[in-house]
Amino acid sequence: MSEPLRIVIIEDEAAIRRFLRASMGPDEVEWFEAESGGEGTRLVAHKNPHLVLLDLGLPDQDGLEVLRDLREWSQVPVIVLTARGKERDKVLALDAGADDYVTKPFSIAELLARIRVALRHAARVIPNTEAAYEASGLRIDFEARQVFVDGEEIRLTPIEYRLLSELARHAGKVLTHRQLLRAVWGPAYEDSTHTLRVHMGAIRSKIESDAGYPRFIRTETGVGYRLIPEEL
Amino acid sequence: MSEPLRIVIIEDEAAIRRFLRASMGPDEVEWFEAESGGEGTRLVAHKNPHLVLLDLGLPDQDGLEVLRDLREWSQVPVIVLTARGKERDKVLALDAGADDYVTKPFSIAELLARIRVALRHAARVIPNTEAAYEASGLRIDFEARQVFVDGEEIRLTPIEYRLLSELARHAGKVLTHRQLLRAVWGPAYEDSTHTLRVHMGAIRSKIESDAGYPRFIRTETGVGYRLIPEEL
DNA sequence: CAAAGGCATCAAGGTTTTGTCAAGACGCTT
DNA sequence: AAGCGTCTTGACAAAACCTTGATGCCTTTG
Repeated sequence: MSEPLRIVIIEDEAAIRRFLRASMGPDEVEWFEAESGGEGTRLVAHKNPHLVLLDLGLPDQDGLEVLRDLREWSQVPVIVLTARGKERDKVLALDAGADDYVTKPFSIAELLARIRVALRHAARVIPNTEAAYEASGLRIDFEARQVFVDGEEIRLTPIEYRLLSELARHAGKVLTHRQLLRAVWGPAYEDSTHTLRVHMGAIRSKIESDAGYPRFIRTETGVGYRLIPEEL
Repeated sequence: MSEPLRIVIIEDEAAIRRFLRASMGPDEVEWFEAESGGEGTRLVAHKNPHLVLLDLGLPDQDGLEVLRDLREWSQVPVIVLTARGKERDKVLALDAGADDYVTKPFSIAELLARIRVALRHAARVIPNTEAAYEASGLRIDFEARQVFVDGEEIRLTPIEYRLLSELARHAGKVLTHRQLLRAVWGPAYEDSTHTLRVHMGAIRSKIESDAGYPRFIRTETGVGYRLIPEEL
């Protein structure tokens, strides 16, 4: 894996954040820290991390709610990390979609082992963590965040890039409007199909030469969009 | 899920086996019990369970070895269940391929929640719905929402696709007009048989080459339609 | 043999979905 | 404050889609 591991930690105590950060070298892991639930959700949406560490006791929002919010649109592995050791809390968190539950004070070696387990699972779920996508003249370098058509670089806005990436990560499959909106804008924007269309149009005007016969993005009327995987 | 859950428990203390057995009704779960590592491995191979509960302190073999043996050939979720609470043991077990680690004495509710998590993971790895239908030149890829005849892609409108899918999911069986209308349009449209016919015609014009001799969709006069399952 | 019912096909019309353009809002930088 | 790039929103045009009616074929029935 050449790509560095991205971990979002949602935890209000700076001491614990520092502790974790120190436990894993910054060479291997890229950390993103949030002190509140709202900020955390935004970070996850924006950074597309491999793992989330979530404290249950947050200032603005209960950790459980953050978890449920996340699970509306993201499959990212979440390890709950908390002082609440009661059975009821554990069961609630696990059933809300947490992948593991570690009680403070925890041993760092155990936490690391559990992180490895979570990543192992995720690797099975999302086998498509390629560093780049390429098909019939379209090339997307996910690491460099660059897009090329027939070798020429195309400049995309943030939303355009994420939309195209989302399509590329599921190349060949139809993604519904709803799925795309959830993935790029978040679950609150599920119904903004008009905005989606406009952005789709913008991407097309940049990467397609003949609007009548699309090379890359095909619209599936009444359903969504699909990236055409290979030349016919 | 119609199939009952199969769980193998590898544990030498009969009391704990009985406790677990009692905690989950025998209606939902089919239990297979082993008192030694060797027996346990054999049971897993033979019963193909959905989950394994593994005690580390076994008479014949260390539980860790059992786990490593298992992981040579099986991806089945394994939850380690043991009195050894030391950090080192946890890390070793998790890195050896365990999916979770629960220390005795454990709360039954927490164990059940962790079992649900493990099964959730497994379910994502092996989705139980068929991903595709294929018979005599007709191929429907439900995941990608694509239809092929003799390798060539056929483009269908939303209604056409749903109609054909409905037939494919009951391949070989006659679906009445009423059933098809209910499934595709909803119960309020049960009597729009004329519309149904027109759409059937549209599908046929796309996938059948000889209208006189249908390869795929057969009309059952007075009843409905049927997808021909295999070449005769 | 004629009539009736079930079915397939074609074309027209209306509806829904999609694409495009442009105006305005917002944030960031200069 | 002005300029730039970006995102959202609205209006309109274009395309795709669905329904409906007309017509003719075939089979069954009287």
